[in-house]
Amino acid sequence: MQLVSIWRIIAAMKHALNHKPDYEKELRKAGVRITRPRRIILDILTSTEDHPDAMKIFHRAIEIDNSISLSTVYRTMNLLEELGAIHRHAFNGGPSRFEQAHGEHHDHLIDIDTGAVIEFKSDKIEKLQLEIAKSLGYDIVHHRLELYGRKLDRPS
Amino acid sequence: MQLVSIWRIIAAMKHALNHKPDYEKELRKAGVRITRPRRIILDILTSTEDHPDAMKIFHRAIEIDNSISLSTVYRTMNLLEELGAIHRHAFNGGPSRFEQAHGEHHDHLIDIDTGAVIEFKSDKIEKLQLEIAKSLGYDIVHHRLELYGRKLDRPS
DNA sequence: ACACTAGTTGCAAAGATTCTCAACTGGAAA
DNA sequence: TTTCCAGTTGAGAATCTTTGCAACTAGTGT
Repeated sequence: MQLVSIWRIIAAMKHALNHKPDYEKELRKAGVRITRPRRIILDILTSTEDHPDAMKIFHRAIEIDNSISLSTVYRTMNLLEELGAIHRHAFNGGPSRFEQAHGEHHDHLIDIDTGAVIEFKSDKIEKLQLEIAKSLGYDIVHHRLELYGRKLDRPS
Repeated sequence: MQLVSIWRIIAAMKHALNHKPDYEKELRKAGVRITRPRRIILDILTSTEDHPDAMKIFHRAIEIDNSISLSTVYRTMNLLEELGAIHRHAFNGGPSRFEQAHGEHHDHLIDIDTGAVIEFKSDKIEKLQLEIAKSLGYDIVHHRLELYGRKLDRPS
């Protein structure tokens, strides 16, 4: 056994002890049952850096538990989206892609040529949104702001 | 021939002379070819009050020209959405429903209890969006801002 | 009016997403 | 721990949406 693996194990334990229960507790509080498929899907979403679509999530999931079905992936994504735990990006007719909602909310700028998703955040805009909603007699539960753009300096 | 039909014809002419060419010219300016299927679909969208889905639009279209295909309806909806000429509402897993965009661009506040859609517009936000995109090196082609909220004064 | 070509169309097939339903299970209550 | 049942799941059918391709056509230029 090599030393490096010890640190790996410690990191995994930290992860298991701190991170996972965090959002599972959150979800239970919201009345969501933590089932085996859901736990696996949540882990995938938590540990990924990219914005996978349902099929990609499904493939990663069946490597952990090959009994999970694609329907369940879709159902779980819809559930988590409604709860605000993930965001859905529908790009250019292609399949929806998902991303875990970080503690901090952020908005998206989508490159319509490449599909790249850039995250950004603007307190000014958030504040304006609150003002507008209030003036319409509403309280904002969540929002979605997507800018679709094209690189300024790209070679024609 | 009855008198009433004369007024019908005049109304139709007014419509043909004023309304239709309006947005057709707009679209042509944007480099969109006005084909027979597109003209029919545009007419349907213009003259409807509800938010039909693709299948409903298709059925109305084939009553006018039964050679139109469902694919073309979908393609046209995607095209018009990209141009900002219509808005797509994906409600609760069901099929997408469409609505003609008024001349002015507007954003949406969606009541998460009733599903009601309220339109609004804020130059300040639009301006901020442009600034943000520019600072990220992008030019905005279009955007989508949706606030999901709940009435402030609703009885608990 | 005619020819030309890039953009569109219809169709059928593929791909993405939701639905139906009988079997299963998380977690509350005893 | 065991029971119990509302909520969840897997499988596949159904529905919704996009795509590939050969035929067609709007709009430009002659």
